[in-house]
Amino acid sequence: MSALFQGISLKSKEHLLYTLESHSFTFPKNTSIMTVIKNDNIIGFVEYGYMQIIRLDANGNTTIIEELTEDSVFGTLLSSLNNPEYDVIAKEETKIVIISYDNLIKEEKVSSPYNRFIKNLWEIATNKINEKNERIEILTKKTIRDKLLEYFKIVSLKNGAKIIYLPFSFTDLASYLAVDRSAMSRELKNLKEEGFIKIDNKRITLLY
Amino acid sequence: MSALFQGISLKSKEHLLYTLESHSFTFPKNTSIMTVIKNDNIIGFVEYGYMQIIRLDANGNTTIIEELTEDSVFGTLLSSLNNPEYDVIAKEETKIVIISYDNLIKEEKVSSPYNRFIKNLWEIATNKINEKNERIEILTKKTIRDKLLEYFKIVSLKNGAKIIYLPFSFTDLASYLAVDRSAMSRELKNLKEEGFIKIDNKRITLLY
DNA sequence: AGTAAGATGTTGCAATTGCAACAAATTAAC
DNA sequence: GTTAATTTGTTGCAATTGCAACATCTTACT
Repeated sequence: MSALFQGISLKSKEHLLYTLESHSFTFPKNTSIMTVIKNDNIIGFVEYGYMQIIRLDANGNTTIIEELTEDSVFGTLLSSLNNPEYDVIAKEETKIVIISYDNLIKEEKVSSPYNRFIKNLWEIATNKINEKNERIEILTKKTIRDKLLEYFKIVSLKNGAKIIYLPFSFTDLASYLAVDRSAMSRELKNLKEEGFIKIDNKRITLLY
Repeated sequence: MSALFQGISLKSKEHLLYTLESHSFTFPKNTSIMTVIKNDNIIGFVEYGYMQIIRLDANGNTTIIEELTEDSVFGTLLSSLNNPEYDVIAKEETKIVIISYDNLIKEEKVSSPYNRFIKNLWEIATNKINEKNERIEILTKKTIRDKLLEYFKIVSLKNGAKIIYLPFSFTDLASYLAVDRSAMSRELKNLKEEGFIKIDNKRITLLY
């Protein structure tokens, strides 16, 4: 039994999936399931089969981000599936069930303060996961330069602007990127000299 | 208003905090709040003030893991506060409210399948956060050796054994640690030659 | 205002790492 | 069972990084 349905009877499960307007899909081996989950906030689980969340980088290399087996739970918020570099591939015939997030949190279902509270907790948790995913995305870059650029990219995308205001000191940034402060300082200097960025105090302007 | 109480009236909030048997505590500047949250699964939020979650490493260096300001939500599951290296310090006078996790998920409150489902989602999300925290803990180590040792430590603690069975290939391990595979291979050889580990196929024995 | 504490900039140097390239071993596919 | 594909082991070398040490600048505290 999936962790998703712990303590829920089979009958209740079926009724729940019905009221939440879930849909199930079966995918043949080596097909992408993105067609079904794109542009939609969803929670899904694997009824049977095996899938991989992979990242396709610019060089054409694929990295396995996550493996999903029977009863695995996945979703836009849980796995950063809104990242355009990611794809989800059924590596063998796989049946999944999808629940739209909007259906899950419809107001009539979360009318009691307790429900609402738990729903809020869920959202706080998924936000945390996103933060962690972002940091992991940065930390897995090989060089200090690439870590900096990834950090700039994420913050810039979030704010929709090429100007970034550092929310903490450069010392803290080095700690966040898990690199030596002086080495980071050196690399920032290189980026400045090569014309990629401009720094005034805590305001960083991206020139690319 | 905290994200925790979005869509909940002040009156309902107070009633909720009462039924969940919440407790509030006020800490003076520069005191640790661990006395209140140790050995207990909790969810808390900051009513006013400012706290830091810090890590004290063996060398006595402190790293800021997270900053908590007014309305910030924290907790054992959200922030890995069960890690003995972590401490939470009120950097100014801070008032917090603590809810015991056990009270939150008491069976009578999650009796409906829908509630139970959302509660399950919450647990899945917090498990993910733990996984991500573990990986971040590994990725922030400076050298390949330290990354390997941290990985071994985490897996070994989880299984309560000095013998680790790699759940994937060494190629995948290098990818998980975000290091070059050949460089990792070199470091594993060093660890073997220095008598720290023994490797037979995918079984790694820790000799320390 | 004056002092202490902390943040930032800089640099030489040694250690670690990524990269490339290849052989050997293992696993998967037909 | 043979062949192809993938994984693993190895090594030289160049590039990147951490470390240490110090000067300068900024901020916080009284």
